[in-house]
Amino acid sequence: MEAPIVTGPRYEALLELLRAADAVWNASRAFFARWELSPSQFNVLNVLRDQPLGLNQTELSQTLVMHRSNLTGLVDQLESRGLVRRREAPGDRRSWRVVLTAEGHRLLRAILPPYFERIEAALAHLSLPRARRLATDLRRVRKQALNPNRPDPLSRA
Amino acid sequence: MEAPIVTGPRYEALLELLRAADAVWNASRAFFARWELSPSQFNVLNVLRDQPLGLNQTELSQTLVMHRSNLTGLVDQLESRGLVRRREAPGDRRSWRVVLTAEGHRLLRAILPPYFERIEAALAHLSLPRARRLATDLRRVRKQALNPNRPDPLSRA
DNA sequence: AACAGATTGTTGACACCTAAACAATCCACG
DNA sequence: CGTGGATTGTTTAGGTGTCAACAATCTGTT
Repeated sequence: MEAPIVTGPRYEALLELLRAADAVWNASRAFFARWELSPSQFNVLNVLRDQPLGLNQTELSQTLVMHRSNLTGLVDQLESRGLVRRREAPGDRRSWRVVLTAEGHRLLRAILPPYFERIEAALAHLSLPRARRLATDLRRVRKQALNPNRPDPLSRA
Repeated sequence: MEAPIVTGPRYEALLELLRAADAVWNASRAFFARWELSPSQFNVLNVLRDQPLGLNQTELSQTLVMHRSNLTGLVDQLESRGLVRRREAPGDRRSWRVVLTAEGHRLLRAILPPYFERIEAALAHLSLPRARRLATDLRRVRKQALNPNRPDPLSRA
């Protein structure tokens, strides 16, 4: 009784994927705490880095893959610290253009070098070709996860 | 001005890791919605599956890698649906032994086949050896993420 | 010009996780 | 015994995400 349930390497890989992402996310939370930033706050700053004209909050939410409503609070927090500013959007009175302030740029310049250094160190054990293959595999997993379209040929016709 | 910032394959892999995990998590949320279960609720049931004596909430929190305080609500929800029961723990009046009810077992038996089928389908494009390598790489990434101790032997002696 | 429908940012309700504090209970050591 | 220090589950507050609904605004069509 209690069928043993065979799991297999693919299931194993999926579990490891979730565990690894969780660990990485927590590590990054600890890393950014030094500057009293959450990972999401950092991501906002990082996305704005090479956007001299800024982005509106909907554009931000799309590149960060999160809901619009999230950006309200996120930008509020960063703005109250003077790292970011809401400018009026020329020609559209509904939206703002969110831009980095000089101080935001300064903070980002301080964070980025140790940030990339830390990432390189954490993945140092992966050769570059292997890192490339890892990225490729993960990209495929993501696309498949998003598309349950496959009418799964297994579901007995 | 604005140093170009070289990212590299390892950084790319890290980003894909986070994105893929997010996609998988969301897909699983959509998947379990059919039975009005959250992924976390499912995980509780799944962990209890092969535990005839049940687990207490601290043990559950350790295997699920989440805080104790979370289990209170999670078990409350499952118990109110009759999927799980809190039994008195023999010899320890502080804790409960959380066990699956017959109905919990029935629900799990209904969920597991399509669950594993779905996972296999989502990762079907990965050959088994490749899935194994993916799991290995992810395991290493997780361990490195948790241990920033390594003074990384590469950092120019 | 004017109206219908889309889009923007905000709000409020909810879910889920963390962390600190608490009472009840266990355990080890004198 | 009995007493001090751990452990268990709960509560509370806080962070971060989702989603639905809303007013303000834009856009396209007539």
